[in-house]
Amino acid sequence: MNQSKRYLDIVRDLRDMIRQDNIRPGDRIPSERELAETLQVGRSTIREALRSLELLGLIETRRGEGTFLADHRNNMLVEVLSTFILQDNQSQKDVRETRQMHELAAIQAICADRTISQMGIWDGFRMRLSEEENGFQREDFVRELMVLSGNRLSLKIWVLLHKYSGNPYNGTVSKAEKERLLNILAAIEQQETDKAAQEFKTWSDGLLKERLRNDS
Amino acid sequence: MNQSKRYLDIVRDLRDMIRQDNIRPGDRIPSERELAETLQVGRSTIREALRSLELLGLIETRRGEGTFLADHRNNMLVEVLSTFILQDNQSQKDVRETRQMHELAAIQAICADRTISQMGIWDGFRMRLSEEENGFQREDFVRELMVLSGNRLSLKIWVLLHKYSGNPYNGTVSKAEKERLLNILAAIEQQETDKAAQEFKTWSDGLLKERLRNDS
DNA sequence: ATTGGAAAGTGGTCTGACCACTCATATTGA
DNA sequence: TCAATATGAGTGGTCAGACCACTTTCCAAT
Repeated sequence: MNQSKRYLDIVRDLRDMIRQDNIRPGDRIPSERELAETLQVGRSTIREALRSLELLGLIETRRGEGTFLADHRNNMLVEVLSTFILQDNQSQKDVRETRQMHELAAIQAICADRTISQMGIWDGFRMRLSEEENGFQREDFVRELMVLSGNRLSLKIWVLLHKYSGNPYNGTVSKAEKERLLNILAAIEQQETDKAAQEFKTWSDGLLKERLRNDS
Repeated sequence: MNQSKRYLDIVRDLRDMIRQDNIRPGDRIPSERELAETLQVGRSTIREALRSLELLGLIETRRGEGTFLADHRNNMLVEVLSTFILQDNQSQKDVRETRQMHELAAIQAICADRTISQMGIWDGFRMRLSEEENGFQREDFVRELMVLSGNRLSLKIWVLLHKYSGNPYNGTVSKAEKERLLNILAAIEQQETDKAAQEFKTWSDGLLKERLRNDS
């Protein structure tokens, strides 16, 4: 009963096709007319799917050349979300504050739970922070903390807020940042709640300031 | 020379139109044919812009009815709640903890804001706490704090969580309780953040214990 | 061998035509 | 009179075909 939303099927087909043919970022994908032919749909439907993926920053189109898998993380999404959905500044501020509220509460919950500190997961955490070949994603760091807090509702709310707050943790941690994150982990491990929360907040706020500077 | 990507202009036009006409989440936006007419572009171009925004979750289309601005705040909350109102104990615990997290964060936000303390609203607060003929509702006390925090998103989340956490603040404040609440207010007024949060938590946890005792 | 331009291929856009669905209204039947 | 039904207008969903603007390729004239 695939009633409406054929273009969503196309999005799915494209994803599968990209996976199956091992199309890598920067590579060209079949032309619109070709896709319409093989998928047995109209070209306009193909285009609706492609336009959606383009606004998401997943593909890149060049007139006269073709359509390509995006190689850079395009932050068009960020711009659209921040200027469209969250219409006024107060809403954006509310989302940011509420998200951070959940993050700080997670840290406090982790610190308050003795059993977590004993489980030796911090060593693994540190190891991945150091060894990750492609660089450690900031987002992964925070999400892991949210998971460790054990509050699944808070985690779900966080995921949604994070999605709507313009990728505040986009990017990988630099060398200097790594030191700060290790400090935060150490504070958590030692159950120094206030210090951990304070340092996390400083780090998080710093990222925000940087992002706001870049946007303006 | 933005020759290509007309649909991106449409996205921008739509944003401006929504702002200018003050279209609120859940409201209907003009039909595709109407937009094509007023913006002087083909309907397919309009559709490419709309499909993009739909994949982003910004709008919602219903065949035969029209296109609507997505109520993103409610949607995400509804999603969270619907997947979460499974009645196991862990969920209940998560709801309680998350709700209290928002309450404590509100108190901290109020304490951090000097302008609130100066506005003399605390006297009015105290007065109503003393004079209310039918007794002061606990729920009103907490809600007022949430409102004063100024974070509307947090307030919305709190209202829903409160509804789903078994009316923890049901009932009116007793004489003894009134003293405790006055203490909390005083601490907030003096911007003694930690003390205010601590006393509030004690009061809130006490109510919960009492309720759990009554239920079993 | 170099260069100029045509040809082919691609994305960008518009038009007009259906279809499927919703809703308000008019019509019909009891 | 009132309820059930039929209708028509309006809307999103999809398709086919036609151009346009642009890039790349390749072949022919120099």
